[in-house]
Amino acid sequence: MNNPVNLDSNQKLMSDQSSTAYIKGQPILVAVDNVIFGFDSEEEKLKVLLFKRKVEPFAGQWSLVGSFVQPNESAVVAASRILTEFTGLESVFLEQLHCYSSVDRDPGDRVISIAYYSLIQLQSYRKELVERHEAAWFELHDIPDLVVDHAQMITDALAKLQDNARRRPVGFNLLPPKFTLPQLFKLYQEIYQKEIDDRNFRKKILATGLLEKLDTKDKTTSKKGAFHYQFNKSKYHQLETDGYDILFH
Amino acid sequence: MNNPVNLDSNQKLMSDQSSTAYIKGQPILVAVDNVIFGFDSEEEKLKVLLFKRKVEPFAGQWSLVGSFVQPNESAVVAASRILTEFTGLESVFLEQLHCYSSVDRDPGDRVISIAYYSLIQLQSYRKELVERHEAAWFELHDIPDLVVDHAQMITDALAKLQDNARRRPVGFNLLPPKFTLPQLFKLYQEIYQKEIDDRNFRKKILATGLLEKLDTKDKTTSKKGAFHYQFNKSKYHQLETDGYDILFH
DNA sequence: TTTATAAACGTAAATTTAACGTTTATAAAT
DNA sequence: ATTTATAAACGTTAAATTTACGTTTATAAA
Repeated sequence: MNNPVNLDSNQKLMSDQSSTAYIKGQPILVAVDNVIFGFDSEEEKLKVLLFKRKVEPFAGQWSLVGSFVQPNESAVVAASRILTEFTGLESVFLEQLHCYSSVDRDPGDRVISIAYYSLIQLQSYRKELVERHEAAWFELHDIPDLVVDHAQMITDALAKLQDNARRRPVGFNLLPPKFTLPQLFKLYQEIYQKEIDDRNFRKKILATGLLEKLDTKDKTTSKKGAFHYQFNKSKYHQLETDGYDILFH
Repeated sequence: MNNPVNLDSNQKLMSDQSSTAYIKGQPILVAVDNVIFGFDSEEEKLKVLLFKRKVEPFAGQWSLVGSFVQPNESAVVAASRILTEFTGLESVFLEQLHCYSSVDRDPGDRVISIAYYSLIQLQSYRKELVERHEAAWFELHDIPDLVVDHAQMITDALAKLQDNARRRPVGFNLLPPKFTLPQLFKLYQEIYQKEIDDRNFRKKILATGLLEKLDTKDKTTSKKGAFHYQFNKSKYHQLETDGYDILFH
């Protein structure tokens, strides 16, 4: 865990055959931030998990959940660790977004941040962990002022999610194992932040072969009830790699 | 330029209201590596610039061009700096790819690398700089063994280039201001590493409205000669942001 | 029995794509 | 002068997909 860096050897200039002097790296602090998305089926809203920072700098301000990358872990492990810490969830959808490295993004030390985004099911995370961290879920249109470039990270994460959702079955990571087509439809409307034609959506999503209709119904939102669906695991794994290309209008 | 990090203040554990101890970041070395693509119109090959490392670790081995990120620069500036150092070119296409951060990717220090890729015109770089750095251009099917994860970076860069080229007019960054349709066609075949139907390609690329036909011809490859084209700057900028979606078959 | 409504299903015109065949311009060979 | 070879440029059509709608169904409550 303890891996001190020898500044003497790191900061000296090393000679090089090229015209410019070769300067060995100077230590920079490396953090990860995680844009954690969840879909609230009742409110039919896509939400992001934020928390109130307890340490300086920016103590008391809203922030994405993040952490410094430790010596014994890769960035993705750090992002996963922080996700587990806040939600209790492991091995959920987690993907690297972008590395933000402006010199002055943090007023104190030089810190770069590798942003990730993850998709979780709001039905199955441990709420006491969120409470303990004074974290809360915010819908996209209601994001408070955030520290440094975290607002940009959310914007970029949503763009990446939109891009991904048309190519791969990522959306399903936001829903419980059994879901209805209307639920899926509303989720995609939230992802794309626009109205989608429900009849064409149904056709396109069914044409992937991804969905298996069950014979039970969810009657919480209508008298008729909406059939439950689950996804076909093998088709899901096939399309995760092969991909498709659906534009939702 | 000199921005020493105070290890005492960085490595101490700081208390936190949460269950897990909050560990402030420990310095990690941050590098950039740049996958520089160029298109050789004569050989009709997409190539990558590599150089033989002169310093440890991995001295003498082939590597992508890279550098440590300096205290006074962001990652993109570092990637741009190294590009200029090796080619003399400034303000060319440069985009972040991915941040590679495996704990053991470098046998010595803990180093993470933010990979970028750039597209340049092989007609207009300064060849003496490439020579001075003992760098050389390699076609994709002829890449030598590379240090650490640089082969993976090239694979990922090509995938990203392929993805980008179907959505935005990035390919043009690899061609001189005046080019012919057969040149453009062969470039896209190289990008996608497959045969494309030339008649459909022509139709799709012309349908974007991006190309302006000139009345001069390039006769180096045929008796008939191929018309020169340039791109419509305003349409280019429009499509850079709006994008399109062309699948090349 | 009627009504209201979410859910589910259907259709046809317009557009796009894929997979081909054909013509043209020119230098070199005859 | 005419023919030949060939890259470049242009054209066509059937099939597939998309778009933009309208219609029917199941059910609880009135």
